[in-house]
This record gives sequence, structure tokens and C-alpha cells, in this order.
Amino acid sequence: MTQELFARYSFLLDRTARKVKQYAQQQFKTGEFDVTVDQWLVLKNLSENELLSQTELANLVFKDNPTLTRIIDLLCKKNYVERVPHPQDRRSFQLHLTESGISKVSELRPKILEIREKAWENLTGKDFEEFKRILDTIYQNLDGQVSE
Amino acid sequence: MTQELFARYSFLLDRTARKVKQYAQQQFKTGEFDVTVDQWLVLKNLSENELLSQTELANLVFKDNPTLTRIIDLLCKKNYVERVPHPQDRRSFQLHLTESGISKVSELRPKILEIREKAWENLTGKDFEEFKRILDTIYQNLDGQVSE
DNA sequence: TACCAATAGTTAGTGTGACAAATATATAAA
DNA sequence: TTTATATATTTGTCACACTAACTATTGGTA
Repeated sequence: MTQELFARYSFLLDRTARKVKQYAQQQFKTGEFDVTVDQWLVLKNLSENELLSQTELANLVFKDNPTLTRIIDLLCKKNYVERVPHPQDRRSFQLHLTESGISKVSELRPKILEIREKAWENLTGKDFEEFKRILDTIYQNLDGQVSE
Repeated sequence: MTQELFARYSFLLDRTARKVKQYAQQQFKTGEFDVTVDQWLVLKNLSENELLSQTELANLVFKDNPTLTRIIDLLCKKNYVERVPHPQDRRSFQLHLTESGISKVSELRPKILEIREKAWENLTGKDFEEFKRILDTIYQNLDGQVSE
């Protein structure tokens, strides 16, 4: 039945997403990158957008606030990120990379691009377009359905 | 640069997989299904293959042993699954659904197919084939690279 | 028989994800 | 100014993923 078949997309998606994260994390560990995959995502976005608040950054990386708070906690402990009190709004912080954070990003960026390429062997630019279109459609279909 | 572009697949994949799980979990909660999305996956596979060992089931659903142990623990607590000592091998168990587990599966199956359909709006059977092909290729590219 | 490697499953530690509730501060309305 | 509401972040709880280490058992082999 078609319905049964389509229902398998969730399984394939979950399985592949986990494999991708697992592979990257394994490479991160081998290379002693000193950050996790999610911590890298946060660092990378901070390096491209300085002085974000936590909420802004959370929206950018599609993580919820509690999750981001905890990731930032870890990055602060590792001394890659600092929370600077917002000059006008005492509720919020401006996030910025430390010296150490900046050099970590430039050290890791090329290595991570290399790791990411592995997944895309045997696939074309056109495949990527299809992939992106389908994933975005699924996302849109389900977004706005959850508490919005 | 193409490399930068391709590297975004991991982000898109992770984001969409999380949205799919979140949407389903939200519907599960609203419908008071009394199980999580992952618990459902395990129940469903048990209903299609009785008397599996935990390791066999883990391979089937692509979860690792510790994760499966905890999911089975929870399903036993909820009285949907029982661990029966394996008659020949005292190290392992045969898993089987209780009466309650069987009726839970048949109660939830149609509802979940309906929930799963939502994601596939505006997409075709051909899209599904492409989707499956690309995800499987990515999986294969990275599999066997991690401790195997 | 005694040893040893492999296997089944569990436990513990850390990180992440979702959700709800709490705290502090800001802003708008009465 | 007081009150009400909204926003930024944190804390707590539960579930899941991955790793490493551990127990018990099995099966092969010297």
C-alpha cells in the first residue's frame, strides 16, 4: 500500500540523520577537535554573525532556547565563547567568540568541509537540489502545525 | 563554493528529521497514544517479528543496544512487552508483545499512518523514490566507516 | 578440564532535544 | 504609577544517542 510505503520516510530520515551525525562525531573525536557536532554548528554561526543574542542564535540554528543555553554553557566552559551583558537590555546577552574560539573556527573549518564531502560521493549537484527541495517541502508541511 | 553548499546537507537533514519527530510526537501526545515515537517503532517491528532477541531487534530498527535496552524497559513498565528467557541461551531474551501490546499496535497503526501522510503533501511517488535513493546513498557512503 | 575469545545484555557518563515552569526584566496599557 | 503582558534566559524532567566498561554466558580449543 502506498500509505505504508510513504510512512517509511520518517525511518529513513531518522536513520540517515543519525548516521551523518555519528560519522562526523567520530571524525571529530579522531581529530581531537574538542567540540561536538552541535557545538561546531553554534561556533560556526557565531563566527559569521557576531553579537547575536541567544534567542537570535537559537532561531538561526533551529534549536530551542534551553538547548542553546546548555550548548553555550559548554562553549563558555571551554573558553571559546563569552556572554557579554547587553548594553540596553539587562535580560539578554550578546555572544561573541573569544580569541581561542576564533582560531578554533579557522582551524576546524577546512577539516569539517572535508568530512562533510564524504557523504556526497556518487551524488550530483542536481541530486542536491532535489534533496533540498524535498526536505524543505517536508519541513514546510509540518511547520506551523506545532505551536505557531 | 560547491563544497560549502554540500556541507549544508547535514544541517537540512538534521533540521528536517527533528521536525518530523517533533510533529509526530506532538500528535502522539494530543491523541494520548501513551508511547513515544521511538517506542512505537519498536512496538511495530515486534508486531511484525515475534520472538526476536534484543540484538536482532536493535539491528532491525538501527538502534544501539543500550538505547534499545531502555526502550524495552519502558515498554515492559507500560506492560506492552515481555522479556522471556531464551530456552537455549541464558544470556538472551525473546521479546514478545503482551495482549495489551497487541491491541495497542492495532489501535495506533491507522492513526499513525494518517499522521505520517501530512509530511508528504505536495510530493509525489517519484519524489519518494529520489528521496529514498539519495538518503540510502548517503547512508552507504558513511556506513562501514564507523567502527566496522 | 582449563582457558579464552566472542556474544547478549546492562550500567554509567555526557550531550542533545522537547516541553513546562520559573525568574528577571522590559514595555504597553490603564 | 500601577498593572498587565511580553520577552530573554534558565532550570527541571524525561527520552534518546553514543561510548566505554562491566557481568554473565557460550563455544571453541589446547
